[in-house]
Amino acid sequence: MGYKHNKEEILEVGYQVIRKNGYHHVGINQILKEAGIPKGSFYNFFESKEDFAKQVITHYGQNNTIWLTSYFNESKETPLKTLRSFYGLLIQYNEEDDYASGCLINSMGNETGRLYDDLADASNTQFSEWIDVIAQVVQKGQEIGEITKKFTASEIAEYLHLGMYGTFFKMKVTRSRAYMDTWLEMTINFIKA
Amino acid sequence: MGYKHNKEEILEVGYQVIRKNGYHHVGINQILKEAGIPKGSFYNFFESKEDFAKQVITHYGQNNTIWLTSYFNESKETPLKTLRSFYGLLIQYNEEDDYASGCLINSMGNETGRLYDDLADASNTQFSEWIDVIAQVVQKGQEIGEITKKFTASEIAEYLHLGMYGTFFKMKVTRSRAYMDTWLEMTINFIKA
DNA sequence: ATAAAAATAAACCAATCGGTCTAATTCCGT
DNA sequence: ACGGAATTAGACCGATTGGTTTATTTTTAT
Repeated sequence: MGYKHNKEEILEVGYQVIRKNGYHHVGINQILKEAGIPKGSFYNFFESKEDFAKQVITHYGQNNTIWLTSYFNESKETPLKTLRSFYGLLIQYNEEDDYASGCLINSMGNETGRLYDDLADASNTQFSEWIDVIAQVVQKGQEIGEITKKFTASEIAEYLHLGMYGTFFKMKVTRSRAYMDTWLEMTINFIKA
Repeated sequence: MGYKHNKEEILEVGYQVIRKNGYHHVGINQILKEAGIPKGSFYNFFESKEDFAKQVITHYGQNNTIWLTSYFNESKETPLKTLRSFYGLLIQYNEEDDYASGCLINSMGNETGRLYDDLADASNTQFSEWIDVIAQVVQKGQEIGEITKKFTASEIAEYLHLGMYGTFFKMKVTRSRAYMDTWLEMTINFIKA
């Protein structure tokens, strides 16, 4: 049967709440309330708020790595078109979310990166795993001559993903996807062979 | 003679403290302490913490618009080289700052953009003014055939600046400028005619 | 000189912060 | 069935949060 609560569901609630409100703006009590768990359970699972945040980052990162991998595996388009569709889909998800959050890793990294080394390291680790997955698609595109070879696959993968992170600022302060679409068009144009 | 304190010095302290620690992580008391002013003076000048933050954003934005303008006016290089030097200088400033903060507008926009509309609007207003200044340099580069005409000057200016914002995430979680230099090289390469 | 206005100063407020503690309950291995 | 361990439950803690209040001082306008 197991006990009433488990770490995964608390991590999922934490992810949803923190991504919309940020780390420092969210209190433990808010997470307890939304997850429907008492404080004792929380501190039974997690050492501290910071430890909790670290596990939220890792949980989200790993889930996303799995999703990314399967998305790219299932794509029947060419590598460059796959990348365009992929980032187009991310933009669409952000629109459906009313531009509320962007990416947890990016938001947490920017808000807490220089304040808590362990959160920075956790964010960087997860981010790097995503880049590795994306870089594999880029490399295939380079091999078939669809993507420029002026830069390495890894550099281009990071260029793509960090470029999108940059657009999240504009997205949030304008509550619009307008520039994100422009960014995608420009970036695909720049990296094509 | 005037009174003992003035808004400008409080705004400057607020800028320094918030850029390093974020908005929600900083309390009024911390700002009072660092600025050496009593609480009564703070609430005499500012309606609330949110109102204070809005004025910090505007203060920083306007100071930066002035600095940007004079930097570009005084540059004796060609437009594209001026842009490269400019972003190279920004990277250097971040290194000298031990990668502590990136850009206040970007950090605040990402942390609070979807929580407080007035802060989002203030950030967007200041950002747009910077883009206008940068776009003038881009346009000159386009006119002399140094920068691509595939996209408008304004689009390229935003592409540059938001691209740099994207690198701030990587900078903070790795405490390094390594990717920022790569990003600059790639971007200049992409936008050149 | 004087009165109104602005700024200074800090005590004070309810609410919330992250975290601790003790007790009761539930689960699991034997 | 039973004992130990894990989990649940929430009252409680000191510190801090953003903000208010009241009194005093300083500046400015008349």
